[in-house]
Amino acid sequence: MGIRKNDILQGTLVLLILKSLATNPRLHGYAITSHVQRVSENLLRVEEGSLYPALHRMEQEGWVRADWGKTEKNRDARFYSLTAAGRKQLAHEQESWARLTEGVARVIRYA
Amino acid sequence: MGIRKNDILQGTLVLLILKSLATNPRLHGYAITSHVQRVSENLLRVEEGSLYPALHRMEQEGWVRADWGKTEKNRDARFYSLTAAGRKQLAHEQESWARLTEGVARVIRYA
DNA sequence: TATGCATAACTAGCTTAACTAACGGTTCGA
DNA sequence: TCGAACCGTTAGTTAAGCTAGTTATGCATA
Repeated sequence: MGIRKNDILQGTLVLLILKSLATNPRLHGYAITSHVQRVSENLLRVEEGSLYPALHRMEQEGWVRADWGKTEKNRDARFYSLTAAGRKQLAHEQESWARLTEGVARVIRYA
Repeated sequence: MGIRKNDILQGTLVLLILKSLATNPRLHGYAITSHVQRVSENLLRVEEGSLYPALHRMEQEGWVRADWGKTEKNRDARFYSLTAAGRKQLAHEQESWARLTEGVARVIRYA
């Protein structure tokens, strides 16, 4: 119930992925996980069982594009990049996120 | 997908209710709705179909206590108040919320 | 040579919160 | 007396994220 520790709130995951790809074009899934974890300084952790389904959904939606390639460790990996639609979506999600957090902040601040 | 407009993110609702009851002891459901909407300055809107089930769950969890009474408009209404467990839960949820938003903020800020 | 670890991707099945879209009843003012 | 605001309830749906696996390969090292 409520906010569970180590739970990424519904909706947040997509935002994090889009933003990661806006910052680093062409990341593979595994790299997205570590990027989010590193940049958030361990506050956030993306589970693989959440990540890959999300990436597939986002590809369906046309927000990301995928192609196979080699990592610098010489492994096969699917690299994702943002599409124009993805960039637009990122803007929307960022705005929604700002509105939500501002709303919650007001309720919390209100003495 | 992602953050839908007018969706209260999963987990946020409980936090909002707990906080509303911490600020205003003894609110009825309808009043919680209007309180959140007013205090958030219309950024947030709590749907009744979400609110009442949430209140029932929270009562089951022992976070709130309910009793029937009369409103100042002379209507029957179920008044909710925080329990000790509810206050403790509020502290947890507020901390989780802070951790999540800080994590997301770092990912977003990261250039 | 084998053995193990880190890397990389994927999925079935479950849980659960929040929503939609109703419905029922009451009080009060126009 | 009629409608609007007030107050509560619920069945059924959706969908996102999690758990707990599986598969596979490159590389280091014992």
